[in-house]
Order: sequence, then C-alpha cells, then structure tokens
Amino acid sequence: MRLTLEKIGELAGVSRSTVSRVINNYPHIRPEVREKVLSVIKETGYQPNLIARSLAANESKVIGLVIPSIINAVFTDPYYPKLTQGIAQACNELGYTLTLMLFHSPEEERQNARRIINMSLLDGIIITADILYDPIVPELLENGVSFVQVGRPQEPEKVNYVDTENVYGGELATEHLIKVGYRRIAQIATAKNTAGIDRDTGYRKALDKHGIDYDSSLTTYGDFSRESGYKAMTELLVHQPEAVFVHSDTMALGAIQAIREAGLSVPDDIAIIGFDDLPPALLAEPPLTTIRQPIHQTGMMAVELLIDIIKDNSQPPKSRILPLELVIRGSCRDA
Amino acid sequence: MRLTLEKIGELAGVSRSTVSRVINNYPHIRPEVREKVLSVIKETGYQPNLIARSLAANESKVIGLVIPSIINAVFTDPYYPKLTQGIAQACNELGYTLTLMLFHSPEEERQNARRIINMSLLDGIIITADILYDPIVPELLENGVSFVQVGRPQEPEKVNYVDTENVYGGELATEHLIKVGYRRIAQIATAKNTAGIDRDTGYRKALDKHGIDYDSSLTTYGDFSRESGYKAMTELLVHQPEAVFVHSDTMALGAIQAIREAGLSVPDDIAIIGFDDLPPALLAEPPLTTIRQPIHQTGMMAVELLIDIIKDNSQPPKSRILPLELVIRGSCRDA
DNA sequence: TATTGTTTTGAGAGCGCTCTCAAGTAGGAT
DNA sequence: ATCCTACTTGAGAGCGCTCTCAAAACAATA
Repeated sequence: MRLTLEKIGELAGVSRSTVSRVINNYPHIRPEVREKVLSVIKETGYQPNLIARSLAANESKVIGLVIPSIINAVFTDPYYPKLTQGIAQACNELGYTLTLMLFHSPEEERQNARRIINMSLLDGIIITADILYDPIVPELLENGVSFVQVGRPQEPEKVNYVDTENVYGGELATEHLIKVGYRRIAQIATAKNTAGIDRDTGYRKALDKHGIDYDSSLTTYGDFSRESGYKAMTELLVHQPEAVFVHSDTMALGAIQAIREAGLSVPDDIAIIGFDDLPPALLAEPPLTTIRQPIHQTGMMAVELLIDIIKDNSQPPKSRILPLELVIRGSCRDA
Repeated sequence: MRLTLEKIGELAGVSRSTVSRVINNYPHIRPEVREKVLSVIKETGYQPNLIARSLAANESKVIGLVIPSIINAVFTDPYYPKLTQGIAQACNELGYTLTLMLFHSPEEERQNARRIINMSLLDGIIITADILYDPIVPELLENGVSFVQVGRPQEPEKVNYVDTENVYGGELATEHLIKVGYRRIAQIATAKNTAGIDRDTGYRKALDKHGIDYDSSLTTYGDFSRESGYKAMTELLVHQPEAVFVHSDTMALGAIQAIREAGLSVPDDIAIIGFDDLPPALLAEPPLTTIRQPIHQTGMMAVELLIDIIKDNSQPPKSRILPLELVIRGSCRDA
C-alpha cells in the first residue's frame, strides 16, 4: 500500500503540513520533531508522490528532449548519443527527469509534438533543431513554452540557444589546411542547417583572408551520414582537390573510404580535416585531424540554461557559445 | 491562462463531468452536446492537464528506459541508439511518453534509480540490463514495479523479458565458419552478460557437434567497444586462429583493424564473423559477414510487452524471443 | 395514466501534495 | 505580570482531473 504524507504524519504524531515541511527543508521546525519525522520516513521508505507534488506545485521537474525526424535518420552519427548523455547527466545532477521525444516521420512529429508540449507534463524543452525553418520553434515561441535550442536558431534574437563557434571552426579548419601548404581546398558541407552554413562562412572567410578564390565546384554536400560523405567525396574527386574540409567526422570517414577506393592515399594525395572529434576519428586510418566540439558539455549547458529559463521565462533570450579546438592527427601533412 | 475542464464546461454550457466524458469517449452523451463540447475544445485549443489526469486516474502513461552505468560507456556502440529508437517509436504509437534514465556511475545509478522508481511517476520500466547480478532488478521485483528486461535475466522465471536467440546465434555463426571450411575457430566474447554467455554456449555447441575440441586459449574477451575488440584480437593473434567469431560488429571492426595492422588480410588469412548487423558492418572493409539481430523490433516488442504487463501485473512472467539471421558478406571465404 | 427501465447529466468526493493563514507557544523586554 | 516578537504547528483550501452515485429526463411498457 502506498504511503502518503498524511500517514507519515500519523506515525510521527504530527500533521501532514509538518511532514511536508521537513521533506522540503523548511526552517522553523523543532529539531526533535524533524528527527522524529525523518526517522519515520526512513524506516517506512516513504517516497513522495511526484505526480501529486507536480500538480500542487505546478511544476513537474521534467524536461523534454526533442529530436526531430529529419535528424533521426542520422542517429547512426555518435553526435546525438553523446549530446543525450550530456543532457542526461545534467538532469541527474540537477534533479530533473528527462523525457525523450524521438520522431520517425514528420507526421508523427506533428501529431505528438503539440500534444506533449501543451500537456503541461514538461517544465521545459530542449530542441536539437538547427535545421532551417523548423516548424516546432515558432509554435513553442507562440505558446510561451520555456525552451532552449541546441544549435544556432533562425532568429537568434528570439530564442535561447547553445551553440559552438561554427564560423570560427570553419575558419580554423581551413586555415590549418592553408598553413600546412594546401591551396586547392575543397569542402564537404551540409546544407539547410545553421551549423553547416556557419562552417561554410568560416571556410570562405579563411580562403578570402589568404587570397584564395572561392570555387563553387569545390563544395559538395552531405547529410552527416557516412554514406553521404562517401558520395560527396566521389563527386569531388574529378576536381582534384589537394585537401578537403569535411563538416563532420562521420562524413570524413566516408570520404576517406572513397579516396582509398580511388586508389589514392590520405594524406599523401588528398588531406582531410573533419569536425566533431568523435571517437571514430581517433580510430580512423589515418587518425583524423579534426575540430573538436565539446558535445557532452553542450548538452549539460543546454540543461543549465533551460533550468535558468524555467525559473524566469520573462528575461530576454540568452545564448551560450562553446569554444572549438583544432586537433592535429594524421590526415593532413605536417607544416 | 490555462484552460481547465471546468472552464470548457462553462463555455459549452455543461458540467465538468460531461466535458470529461466527451474527452474520454464515454457513451451516453447526446450527440448535439458532444458536438458542442468538441467545438468549444477545438476553438479554444484546450489540452487536458496530464499531471492532474495522472493523479486522479493513478496512471501516468509514461514509461522509463533505464540504461545502467556499465553499459553507458558503450554508448558509442550503435546498438543502444537503435534500441532506443524502437522503444521511442512504439511509445509514440501507443500513446506513452518515454523517460530516459542514463547513468554515468554506479553511485549516480543507486541514488537516482530508487528515487525515480518509487516516485510513481512511471507506469512501468524497461531495463536494458543483461549483465549478471544487476542490483536494480531485485529491487524492482521487490517493489512490485511493472518492468521488462531487454536481454535474458538471471532468473528468467521471475521476470518479463525480451531477448534474441543468442545460443542459436552463436551456433549459427560458428557453424557457418565450420561449413565454409575453418577448423581453428577463435572467439572474442563478452563476459558477465547473459548474451555473451549464451553466444559462447552456442559456439561450443557447434564446435562439439562437429567434433572440434574447445580450446580455451582461443577465447578472449571484450566489452563491446571497438577498442576492446582490437585488444582481444591482438591477444588472439599469437594463437593463429583461422577464423574468429566476434560477439559484436563493433568489436569486429576493432579486430579487423588489429589483423590489418599485423600485416594480415581478412578473410584471406583470418576470417571474421560479427554479431548485430549494425550499419557499420556494411561499410566495413571487407563488408562484415554477421548475425543479424532485429534491434529496432526488440525495442518495440519490449514496449508492447510492458504495456501488457502494466494492464495486469498479476500474470506470470512472460518472454518474447526474437529470431536471428545469418548475413553473408565478405569477411569469410565462400563455401 | 402509472410504472418501470434506460439514457443523460450534475454534484461531490477524492487523488497526494503545497501553500497560505491563523492559532498556539516561548522567550525576552518592559 | 504583561506585552510583543519571534518560532512552531495545524487546518483548510486548492491544483485539474476521474469516477461513483444519484437525480433528472425521456422512452417504453402495462
């Protein structure tokens, strides 16, 4: 039989209110009474009913993680599991419960998203949508839901978000390539998401800075999957780049495979620099030179920011930009 | 301002009870009244408060997915993301909400698990623990929590679980190796989990059936990570196996790398057969011959079974065993 | 028309908690 | 001893819903 506050009070010889007070650490309780109540709680193994608490206090201490259907196909990319881990850890530490909303199709997404969002089960939401024109974001905005986006949003002035220095990252990668002596630098980009756009901006910026003309035939596109990297590299091969800046490690792995199958070598014939620094980068052959992104920390940061917002949703939108780092390994020649 | 049943009733000129009835599709409502209420709900965009509903009805329609800390280090293995996807999809389809409980350390696990489990936020739990002696399982059992385990439990007669035919899988893999002509067959196993034990059983069974003596020096152990596969293969190399049955694709990838770095070739010098049939298996070089496991379906099945149990937790423990399939690709010689 | 049965509806209690309000109790100052 | 200010506690309302119970309305039967 489930225990209730009332019953604990009975056993301890105090009222429900008093028990509630000791559980919630209110001051003004006589030490002996607090002791007594605590001991009863301990020996009965009482746990407060979260649902009832949520109803009364009008907060559930649960937050939702929304991963849109477009991204979902890319769950093979270790990026999301890693991000999820960071989010989960922060939730554990901060006493929140995490609910996962993974959608497999746009219809499923539309049907469920609105329902869940409005059903007041959630105190707030983290949405991993850096795609352009995500339909959920305006809806959240309109309904006054507390949320933070992972990745730069379409309208940064309106939403809270956590992002990495993607422009700088693109620049960093490209400049490294230039610095070690490459000139004909291609790019495997990802269209339709702000991260990809920013990295592309950085790429062009670096080219420009060093007086290299941007050549659009040297940019091909992938969708973050390994297969798409393979395909994009195959297209690139005919243009004979000296080096390629690939927007994600996973695609870089595919690109390396394409290069090898063409009978060429990395980095001797074509150099590769990736982005993310996920575990496979280290295991690649050759180990991938890449731009390290603090993914786990991004997740944790998103939770912290969200909780901040839940406490006061009236403040102007905030953002956190996390730093990137160049990791030199074996897929580019040395300086 | 949040709408309530009461307010909708007011607007529709009926009582709260009636509104509740139309929302929950009760019979005995005059069609015109139902229409009226429905239209008010539609134009106001009213959504029932899930928390209040949970409290009153004593069910939350949310289930938890518990991934213990030991496994967590292995989140780089695509197995878990894939399983999670299956679970999430079934939840969406069946109107349940999924909460994710990822733990990073045993302490975190102990602290949070009990709390969440007893806090009556969850209608039921899916636990992905096929490790031996998992401490959470007895606790769940003791507290009468509805749960299903993914992977064969320690005490199958006591718990509901979903599993694959692991013994048969081990047998299938080993027999394939024997059939195409190998005799000196090694194994990279995973200790301390029932899946590993079962696959090992199958491996020995096949050996035995074909009159090959089991040689313990031909079994080494990994922990499902690619690195551990690499290490285990390195150990195996000195014993010069002709073929290796690796308990997971991810470890198989590591093993192939070790073989290559030793200057040998797959399958010419050493054949490899994996387990799982995850996407990287197809991308490996050579493409991995492996045992396909219906991971997505396993996740969905777990949810279905769980919901079944939530509805009536008094029935004797049930289990679902999913079939396995041999997928022949390029990492073993042809017959 | 009286009676019985069925459908349709509302009132009210209750889920287990939080939070406000006011009452009771002590200790110190006057 | 009296008053004032803490401190300490309990009573009660209320969160938004479900569900039981009984009343009201209507239809069917005698």
